[in-house]
Amino acid sequence: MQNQRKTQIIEVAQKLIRANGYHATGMRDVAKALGIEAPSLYNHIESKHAILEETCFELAAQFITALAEVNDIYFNAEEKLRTAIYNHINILTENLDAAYVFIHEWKNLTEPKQQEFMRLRDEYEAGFREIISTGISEGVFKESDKKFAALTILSSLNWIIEWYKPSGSMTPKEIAAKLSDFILSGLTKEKIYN
Amino acid sequence: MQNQRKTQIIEVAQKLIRANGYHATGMRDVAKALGIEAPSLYNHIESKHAILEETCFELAAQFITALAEVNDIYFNAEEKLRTAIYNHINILTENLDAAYVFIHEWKNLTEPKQQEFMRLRDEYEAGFREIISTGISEGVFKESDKKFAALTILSSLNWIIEWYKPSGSMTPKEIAAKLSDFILSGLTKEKIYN
DNA sequence: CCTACCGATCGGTAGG
DNA sequence: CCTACCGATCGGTAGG
Repeated sequence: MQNQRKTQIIEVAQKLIRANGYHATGMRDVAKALGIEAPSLYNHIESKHAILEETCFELAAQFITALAEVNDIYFNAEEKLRTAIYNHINILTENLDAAYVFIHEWKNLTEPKQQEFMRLRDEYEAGFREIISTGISEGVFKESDKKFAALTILSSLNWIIEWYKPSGSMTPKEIAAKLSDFILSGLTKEKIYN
Repeated sequence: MQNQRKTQIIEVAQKLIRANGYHATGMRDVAKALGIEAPSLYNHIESKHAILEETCFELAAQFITALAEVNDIYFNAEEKLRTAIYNHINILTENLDAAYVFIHEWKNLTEPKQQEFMRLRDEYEAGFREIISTGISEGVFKESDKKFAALTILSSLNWIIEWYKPSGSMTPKEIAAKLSDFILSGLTKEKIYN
């Protein structure tokens, strides 16, 4: 199956892009890592740019699907947020290389695609804002700027790929629990319990 | 003074790098934005790479200096953290283009310099960990993984450059206050006050 | 999957 | 500050 080779090429490319950046990664580097010559890559992929597009949109789809499931299954805002955070971290840690491309290299998408990508990204962020809204009307979350809170949550989630190591001591589940607690209850101790 | 031209070149380069990335920004682009020819740039700067180095280290110095001042002036952990957050946001928003380079393009530094940069970055993070430690021993902050908390705080701070617009409705001071509250007290409402 | 090779563009130098 | 130009490298094609 040619398709397996294609997958292999894309995965190697993602890994190199994460290590060195999109522009700094040449097709000759990708080929070398696979033990073939650069022109041979083009029997399986259309272009370097197509790898970028596929990676960005594949991950966007995963994020959006996961969030839709959360909204289907849970009703309680805190459960929704905890599960959404867990899912997000799971997708990131299962696809570290692709996630790097998704987060940092989407700017290299060209114009019809970049607009489309930004729309999907905003749709996902809107899902988080929606959960926060639900929590506020349930009286569980503080009144706060939804957009601001959603951005702050996603930023602390996305930063994970900068320091997460599969060989490290924390599992994605533990990271999710810790980060959820941090986000949900904050750094300060309740003075009441002192 | 030649030095003014140099500053001008670096600022234009930072702006273009933020918009398009380090590798995607050519010296010809920088020259064009200044209305001169590319070779003329080299009368004022040594190389493209030197711009990257100067930008990264200049900002690192600003961050570290600001944090040292906080530790000199304040004793209380909450005040320290609030001020450190405010200073960090101030440096980011006053140097948006340079901050982008500092945060995203330091990976393009080459080897002796990259190590040195990472050391400075870690020194700065250690300062935040130290403040959190102080807060824990003061009984103001919850017992929590210091490294994890520091990373999460810095990630939500650094994400600001992705969405901050000087023309937007929030001033850096307001962002700092809001983010400090968010970090210090968390999203969930104290059920006790319900 | 390869060899041979392309047009374009890159950072940078020589020399004025 | 310019013109002229360099060696290297890029993504990708032709043809097998």
